[in-house]
Amino acid sequence: MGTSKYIKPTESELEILRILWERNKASVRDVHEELSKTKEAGYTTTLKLMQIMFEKGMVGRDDSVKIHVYHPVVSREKTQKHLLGKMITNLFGGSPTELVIHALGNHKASPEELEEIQQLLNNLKKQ
Amino acid sequence: MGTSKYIKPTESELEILRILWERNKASVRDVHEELSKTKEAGYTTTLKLMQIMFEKGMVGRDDSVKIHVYHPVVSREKTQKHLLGKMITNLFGGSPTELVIHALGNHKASPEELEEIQQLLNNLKKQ
DNA sequence: TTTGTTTTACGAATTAAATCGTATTTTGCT
DNA sequence: AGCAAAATACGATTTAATTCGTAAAACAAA
Repeated sequence: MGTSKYIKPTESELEILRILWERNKASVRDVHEELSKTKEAGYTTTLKLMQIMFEKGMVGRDDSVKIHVYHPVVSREKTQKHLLGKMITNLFGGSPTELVIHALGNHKASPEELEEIQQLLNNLKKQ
Repeated sequence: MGTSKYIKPTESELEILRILWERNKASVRDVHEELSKTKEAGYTTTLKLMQIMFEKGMVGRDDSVKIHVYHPVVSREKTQKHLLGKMITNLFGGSPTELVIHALGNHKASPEELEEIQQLLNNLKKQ
């Protein structure tokens, strides 16, 4: 069996995880303020969501301190891999290449990033 | 306003759309049999899902014939673009490059595919 | 046409996500 | 200590997704 139980974050949970992955730790207020930039929602809604994520084991928290500080438990990498796989299957006919092409085509990358991808490509070609 | 109303397929709907995109048209039975390969679900469940998708305008259908034949209405490209964008934002810290790297790293691509990506990369570099 | 099979229609139940109001607790300040 | 502000807990509601049973309709074959 896998080491961590299998967890499929919902859309809202993913938005919260995004912030936690970025900051490593954050209070409900932190998260809520960040979320509010792009989304309308009450404070207690965010709170409740994070509490549920805690119950699910998706995030951890330190409540020894006054204000609870949350941190991600589910790994960004695993989540990325899982969702990417699903996306490739359902949206890109099973072809990772198609996904890559769309990603590169639709979103502009800087010269540095292009170079980074070139490096990776070179490595893959060698094998 | 956008030409098509904005539509966010659910997980299950995406699985059905995948099949319709692949085949262009299919009956409920066709879809159901394909789904059954990877998933446990009753026939009427698939039927109901497709009926709901029809009501949402996500798929169309020809019911002039005995057995209803469904076809996709929402565009694969638009859906790809939309979900890809969300994924980049929430899972890859806003960096399409990171997504590309993960996609290439985790799923092996054939030499032909690598070449295809190389072509694209060359084009992007020129600009 | 009768009978059995396949398909569609419909309604209902179940499950889960998301939102929020209100109450309680904790904290910070004077 | 006493009060106001901020944070948490909790419960309830709303909304939507999913599932499936059952009935009606369409069809195929004898």
